[in-house]
Amino acid sequence: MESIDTELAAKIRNDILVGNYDGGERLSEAQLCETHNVSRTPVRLALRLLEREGVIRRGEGRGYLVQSPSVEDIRQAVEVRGHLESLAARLMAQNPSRFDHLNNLKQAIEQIESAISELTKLGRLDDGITRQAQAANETFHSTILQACGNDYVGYTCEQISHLPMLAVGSMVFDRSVGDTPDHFERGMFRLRMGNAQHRVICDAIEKGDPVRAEGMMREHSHTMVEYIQTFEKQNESLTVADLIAYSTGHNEKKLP
Amino acid sequence: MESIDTELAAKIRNDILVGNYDGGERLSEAQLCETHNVSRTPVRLALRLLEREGVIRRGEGRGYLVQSPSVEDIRQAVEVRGHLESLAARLMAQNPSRFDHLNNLKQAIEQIESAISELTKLGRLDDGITRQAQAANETFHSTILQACGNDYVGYTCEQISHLPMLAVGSMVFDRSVGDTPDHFERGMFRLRMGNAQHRVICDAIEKGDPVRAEGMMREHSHTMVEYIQTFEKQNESLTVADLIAYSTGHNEKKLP
DNA sequence: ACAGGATCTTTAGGATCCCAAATCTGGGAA
DNA sequence: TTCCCAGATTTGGGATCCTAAAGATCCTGT
Repeated sequence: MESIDTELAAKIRNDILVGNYDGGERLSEAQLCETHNVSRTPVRLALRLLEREGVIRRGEGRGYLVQSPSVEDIRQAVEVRGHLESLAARLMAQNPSRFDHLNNLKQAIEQIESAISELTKLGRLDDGITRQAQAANETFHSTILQACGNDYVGYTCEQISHLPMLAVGSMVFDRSVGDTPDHFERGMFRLRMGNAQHRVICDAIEKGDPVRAEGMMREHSHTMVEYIQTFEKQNESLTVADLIAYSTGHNEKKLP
Repeated sequence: MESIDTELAAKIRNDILVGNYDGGERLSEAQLCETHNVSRTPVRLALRLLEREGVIRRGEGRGYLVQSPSVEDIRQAVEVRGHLESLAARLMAQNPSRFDHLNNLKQAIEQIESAISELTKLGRLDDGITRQAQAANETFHSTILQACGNDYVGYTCEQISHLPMLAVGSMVFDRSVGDTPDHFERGMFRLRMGNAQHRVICDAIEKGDPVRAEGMMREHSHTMVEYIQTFEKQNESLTVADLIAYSTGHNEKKLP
């Protein structure tokens, strides 16, 4: 467990993302002290943290203004992360020591494959299995970030990973309209397609083809952008809170 | 002027980058209070900031460990920033509202051009003129980051811009071996080459050719990586402090 | 003499206090 | 009635104090 300020920052961040504050609302240190029953010191530390994360901004004179990200913001951030991951894929394909990590990639692919099989047998989304698939997906993506040989790619990804859908390896399952067979089929297709892309990426990395690895990763990352756009078309008034509900990622533990 | 903690963070960061601390050295809050004559509160805020920047890391039990970036780290970070800028160039070339900012790009190119002329006439590096060129260069690059339509590209760039040579638009002049005519010529060639690339990028953006814009920007950014590698070959024991001395950027004001 | 534990010291986190600056409010003058 | 200035109040930054925990040290028992 981290110190209070970190979890405090998580709480406030969550409140902001979920939409408990109106955009542009001013929040004062004293108020936050009261509502969270802590002293001002951790509050100030948390505010500095959140300021650097960009979810709050300093007002002109005094006070902080909440800067709730919009769905468009999330889409943009996903675009950036995807671009960084494509760099990672290229670098890993050029990295002589890439073979040390190939097994991780292959294992992750197989785990996702078996999860797909189970889900297909089951005929519906099961929370445990989707979680397994998500964990394997995270392994796949974070392995590439780690094994690319450039620590700043991963570091830079982390800088925006506090936003919903931006934890590395987070996946999206469309739970918006319940478990109709149609939606299930579409979700399964996405999973199979995504894992097929994983295979191509892994193959390109193994063969040392940086261009193919980067291109495929770019395409792979782009699917997340497309999901968001699909959601936006389905649901005119899509909120960030909705995106949080659709996404599965290791940052979801912060979101009750 | 920001509050004390921000400049304190800048001071400590500078101390670390310049090499006043040994890598892995433990630094305590109390000690920093003494050396900088401030209370513990701003020190703690500064430490949190630096922790998030990655120049210090939390130790196991207590204390922070300085995590001085190596020259290789800088090279990696430059690589990441270049990749992000290439995304920005692509996005700007696709952005319908790009024409609003084209003039800024063209003006910056012309300013650099005239700076090159003056330097050529002068026959040596002049600090004022190089500064003008640097300012125009910064305008060029930050315009693209702003006009690309994706705020997170610029935001993410800023997250690593505290490192030397990583301020957006920072340029490098090789001042390592004095003002020999040979070095001057090489520097001028780099400037002309860089500005020629600027023209291509600007043209590609204007014509709406995202592939060309991205590719050229990638090449343009790569020159910085090459500079670093050149320096490394010239100077076996190249330090981060050396890189700071070579680079010109708007973050240099922090470095006395 | 060595090992283990108790105690002492150092250090970081949290709370509280003080101060300066900024905003708000009310009164007075034009 | 409106504008402006001065005092009151809010609010954020910095300093200081207290506490808990992690190391370090020393003492004691075997």
